[in-house]
Amino acid sequence: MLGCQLIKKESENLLIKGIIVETEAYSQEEPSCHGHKSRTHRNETLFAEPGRFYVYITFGIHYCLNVVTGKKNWANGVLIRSLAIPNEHEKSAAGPGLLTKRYGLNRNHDNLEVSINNGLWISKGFTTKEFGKIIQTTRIGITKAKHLPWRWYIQNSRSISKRVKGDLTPSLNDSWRPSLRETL
DNA sequence: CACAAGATTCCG
DNA sequence: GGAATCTTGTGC
Repeated sequence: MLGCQLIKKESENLLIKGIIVETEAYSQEEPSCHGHKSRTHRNETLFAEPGRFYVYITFGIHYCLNVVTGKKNWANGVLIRSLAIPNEHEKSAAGPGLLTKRYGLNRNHDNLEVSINNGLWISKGFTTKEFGKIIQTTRIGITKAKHLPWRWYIQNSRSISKRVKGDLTPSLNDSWRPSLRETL
């Protein structure tokens, strides 16, 4: 998903478009995943078929956006941690709680299918080569399974919002599709 | 039932 | 470093 765009249709004339520059993966077999221990009202969407948004509240205050990537009944998700929005301040969506605030996302968007028909989708449009190297590290802000190197981000992504000139015009035929994780 | 902890952010 | 504030897990 790195280098792809998260797009939300705000109105007939307004799209919010940001380039995904930081992600983390979570999976049921490791203890930092919400679906590791139990299946509850909060995390139910993580167990749905892949290709839906999973939105949850963290610390009672902030919303975090994930894309469900595992097969049905197996909790796998990718947390979108940071976006670069062209022509906006570099910090406008630089954090999982900040990007949902910028996009106006909340629990009403939980369980929504990733689709242009729902006004919230992911489109290709850039290759990461245009931006920089992809760096892989351990995940941030967790206390369990800290050793797993399941965080990826685009190096020097802070400057992308300035480097990308003009409007992002994604092709509707070029939408991102989740790939089913068959193993585990 | 009473806590504690959490995939965060902001302020000092 | 601490607070804000909701959901879930644990323990008595």
